[in-house]
Amino acid sequence: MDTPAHRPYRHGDLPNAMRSAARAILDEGGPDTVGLRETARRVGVSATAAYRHFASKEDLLASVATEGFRELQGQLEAALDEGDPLASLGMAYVDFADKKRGLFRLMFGPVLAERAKYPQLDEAAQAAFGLLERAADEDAADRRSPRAVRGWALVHGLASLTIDGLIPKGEAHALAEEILRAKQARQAN
Amino acid sequence: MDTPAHRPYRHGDLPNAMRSAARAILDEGGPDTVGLRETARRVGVSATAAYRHFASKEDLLASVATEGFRELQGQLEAALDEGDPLASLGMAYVDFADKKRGLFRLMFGPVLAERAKYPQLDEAAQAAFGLLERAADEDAADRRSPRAVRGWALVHGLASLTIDGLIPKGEAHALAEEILRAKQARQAN
DNA sequence: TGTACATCAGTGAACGCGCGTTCACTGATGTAC
DNA sequence: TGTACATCAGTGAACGCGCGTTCACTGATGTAC
Repeated sequence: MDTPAHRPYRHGDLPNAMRSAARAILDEGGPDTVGLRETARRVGVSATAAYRHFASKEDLLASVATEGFRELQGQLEAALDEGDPLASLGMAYVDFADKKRGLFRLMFGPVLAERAKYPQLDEAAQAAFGLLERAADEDAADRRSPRAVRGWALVHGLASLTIDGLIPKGEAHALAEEILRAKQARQAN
Repeated sequence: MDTPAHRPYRHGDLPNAMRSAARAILDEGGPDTVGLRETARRVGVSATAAYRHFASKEDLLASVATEGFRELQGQLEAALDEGDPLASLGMAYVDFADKKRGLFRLMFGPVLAERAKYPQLDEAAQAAFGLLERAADEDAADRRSPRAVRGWALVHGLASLTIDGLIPKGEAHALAEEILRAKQARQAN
């Protein structure tokens, strides 16, 4: 980022630099290819420097995932301003997954299965999920109602099929849009 | 399986024993925890014995995934006999994912992204997908039609949310059933 | 039925590798007086 | 403004580990005559 030519003793913002490098690896090879050593190597710092800022590799990953959920929430909120909730939100969700595959896999995959261990992560995740569920079922007092889950499942399924390459790359976006708009039209009846 | 007390020199069916052990690991820790050495260890065979039957670790995983797709296809076909296609098939899909999480992740995840490298795997996968797509859109000459993909996405999303723990364990099955039945009812109108 | 030999499924030692983490350390920065 | 000192963010060496794979081998099985 802003590394001077003659690198200073102190990095300045190593935590963010680590997260950013980890995300690059994440998108290249997926959650299980992210290593603490490799991440540090990319930042240009010794492998052990990370331990000044993260308790462990898992801690680093949790902080990356937290960042991811906050970004997802931001993009969902931005999409909400655009009118029809589920379709807009669904597209934002699918786009997020598509553009940040590795991050998406980390956020939803088994690597950080025990989210409860990281309160900030859990909180960020709940906030993003809440948005989605409310949009999928606006009058749902019960957030686990079938209607809410159905909308989320459809959107999550589109995202997953997209990043797993089961919908041909070129068609994924258009197809998702068509499906989400059609759903909206049908619901309007 | 049928290992005699004084183990014979030849195992008898090492390929299947390896696949079976790999699947056990798969369901315990996910695709990235499966190791050739650990798999061999569980079978009770030296690490290198595997190379008589599999060209590489990836080759072993591909053969496990192939087996998985054939089983999925079998269960989908069995479900087809039960009446309403999408709902029955969808439940079979969700159940498969739920009961064989690790296997499901291997089959759909990024580990074996280049399926084309393994013709049998590709063939088994296409066969299973074809079933699903035809059920999701019975009159779809174009298998990528929005209706077909929508049904698949819904089902795949339910499966993914279930195995990722985003739908509480106890509720997942009932919720999926409710959603899929409701969809059917709506479509009948 | 017996023997010679090719085949084949195993073995154990060894390779180089990258990993997460601990340790004792160094040297820059910030603070108190 | 200068000095003494605590704090803090780095460093590099080292740990033990499990991995995938190669290698030369051994010994049982199957086959030809």
